[in-house]
Amino acid sequence: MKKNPATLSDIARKLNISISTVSRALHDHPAISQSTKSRVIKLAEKLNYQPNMLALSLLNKKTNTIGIIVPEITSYFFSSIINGVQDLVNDAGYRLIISQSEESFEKEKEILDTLSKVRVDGFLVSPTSETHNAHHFNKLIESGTPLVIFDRDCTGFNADKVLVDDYDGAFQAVEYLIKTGCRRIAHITGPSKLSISRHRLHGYLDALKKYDIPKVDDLIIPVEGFTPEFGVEAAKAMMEFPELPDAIFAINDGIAIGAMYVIKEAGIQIPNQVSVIGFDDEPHSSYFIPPLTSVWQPVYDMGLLSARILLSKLKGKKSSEARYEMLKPELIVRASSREL
Amino acid sequence: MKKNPATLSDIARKLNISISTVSRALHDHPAISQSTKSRVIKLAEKLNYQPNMLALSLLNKKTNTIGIIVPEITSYFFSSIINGVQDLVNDAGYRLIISQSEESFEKEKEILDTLSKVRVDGFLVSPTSETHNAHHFNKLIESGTPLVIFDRDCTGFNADKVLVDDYDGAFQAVEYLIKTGCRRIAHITGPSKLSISRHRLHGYLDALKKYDIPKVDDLIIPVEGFTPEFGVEAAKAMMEFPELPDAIFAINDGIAIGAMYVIKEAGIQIPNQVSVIGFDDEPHSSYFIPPLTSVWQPVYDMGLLSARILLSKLKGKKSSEARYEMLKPELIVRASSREL
DNA sequence: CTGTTAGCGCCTTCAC
DNA sequence: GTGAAGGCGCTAACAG
Repeated sequence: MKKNPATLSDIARKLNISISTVSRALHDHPAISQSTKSRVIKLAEKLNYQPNMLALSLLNKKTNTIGIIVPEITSYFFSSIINGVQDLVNDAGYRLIISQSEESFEKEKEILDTLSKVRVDGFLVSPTSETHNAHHFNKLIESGTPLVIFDRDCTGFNADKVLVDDYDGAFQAVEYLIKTGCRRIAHITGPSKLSISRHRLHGYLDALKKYDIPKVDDLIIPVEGFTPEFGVEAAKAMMEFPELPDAIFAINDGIAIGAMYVIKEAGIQIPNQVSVIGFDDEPHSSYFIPPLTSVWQPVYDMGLLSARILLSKLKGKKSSEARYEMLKPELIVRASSREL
Repeated sequence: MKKNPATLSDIARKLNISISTVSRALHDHPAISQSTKSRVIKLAEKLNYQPNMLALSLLNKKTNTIGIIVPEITSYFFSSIINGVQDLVNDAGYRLIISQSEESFEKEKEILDTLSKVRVDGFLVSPTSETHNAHHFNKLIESGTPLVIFDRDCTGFNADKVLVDDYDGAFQAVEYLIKTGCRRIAHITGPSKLSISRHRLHGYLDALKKYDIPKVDDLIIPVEGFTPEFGVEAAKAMMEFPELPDAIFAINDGIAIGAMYVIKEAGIQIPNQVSVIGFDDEPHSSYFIPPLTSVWQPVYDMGLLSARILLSKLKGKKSSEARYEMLKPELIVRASSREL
């Protein structure tokens, strides 16, 4: 049942002409007679001829494919970035191969490996939380395959990067809380190995410092994931505190939502008794009651920009300086925090 | 800067041996002396040799790649299916190319086209809402490329399919509402061209019929999307009704959440005055207040099963009967609906 | 206007 | 043990 796809030589044989003539006819080469052209085209259609990209790629040393590696695709955050990339890259005639590293360094290396075996032209990667050296990235770059890092920084690795200013986002959020009268501000942090967690924590601390609010260690609650369950866990711990915080700045919306749930169930008023702010501004977040204040990130644009940089490398721009782009997040104030 | 990747002939030349010897050495062929083997392997590593999959695929007429086409990846629903597929397929040594049709028939055809040009070995597709004929699918199958349809049916097209019993899910939901005393049950439907919308509507209607509850046309509110905004819109319309419904069965969680928001803002009690049930059981849904009752679907398993069927086709199972698998959803009762 | 040749990187007979 | 030749499907010189 597995008929082999039609090839140029199939067409050539049936028409008693040479393969090159067929090739030229299909490419509308000027030096081919109309009659042969139409005969070829007709037969090609009948046979459902599809040019074999494998052969072409082999010949041209170019697959027109780029690989993107993200920790996971189920989150709104990464899937939106992918959308940005996808849109730009498709318009430029490239295909996208999406892979998930699942926060595993080994898996990341493995993916890089297999994708370079299939000769993708370039890479877009958001490193895992376990990625602390860049040998694998460097090997790729040295071999001439461009690679751009996005969202998560991989410090000590000099390459094109498109990041979001997590420090600034966190600072904005916490400053807002302070300005609206909060003083006992808790922070639920994400996995400590992640650059974004560190930067957001840093922003939180600096905002406190700016307003001379002493840092209270107990108010910094580490969790190791991003789902609402972790927010629930953190909030429950918080409920045991002798004195409740008057605000919570969570590492992301998932956590914030879990925390809000516990707080509201306990009969505590948001934002009167405690304000809550998240990060990511997921689509659902504005439909909670109260709607969640959150730090919005330019996800789609981050995808767009990363792709644009990669494509420009692909289009020849050899050894231009590594680009380092820092996108600005924006605080979206809703009713889970007090008014100014 | 673009060094060409090392090839077998690079190694052969530097070692003054033939290409075939190199190839055999790398494959640990028994008829190659240990000394050449180790020399070859060492040089290969030094040169960072990576077998060129393009050449291999061209030779073997097999890419070990499968293509999956979904309407979009930003939803939890589709991205979870993809995870199921990914896990199975990777273990079997296949790569996955993920593409989004964006509910466009044209785009779907286009993707099918380019992916078949790159010679993917098989397809997994969830058709767009615009897909009403299966010429493009059939052409592929006739040419010997296996394809399995999942989640959304494409009626009149006989092929392997893995679906969820949407009718049954809706029926369960509505029957539950009736058993808990609701009589004026509204249904917010999705895009009418989608099989899932029709099946869920059908389940809704049949449940009413079973309990002799007359169908009220006004209570069936059509919307053309799946995001909370559409739920808001529908609920606002509902608020204008002379008599409010005592329950809402929404086509999915997104819509349900938008509707809940409007209802609660209007000071109406959930579930005392109106019960709400969604569909999909998204991760966030249990953190709303009240937590949303929803119809859970075996998303991951759907991915797993679809992939399993495709792989079995790939492994030779020629013309076995088309498989038609109907997975069962399950009602997850939470506090947005009354107790039995 | 059309055909021939060579080669992209690799594997597999078939020789020696 | 190892080498040479052929071919996967296609294009780009180079001939006519």
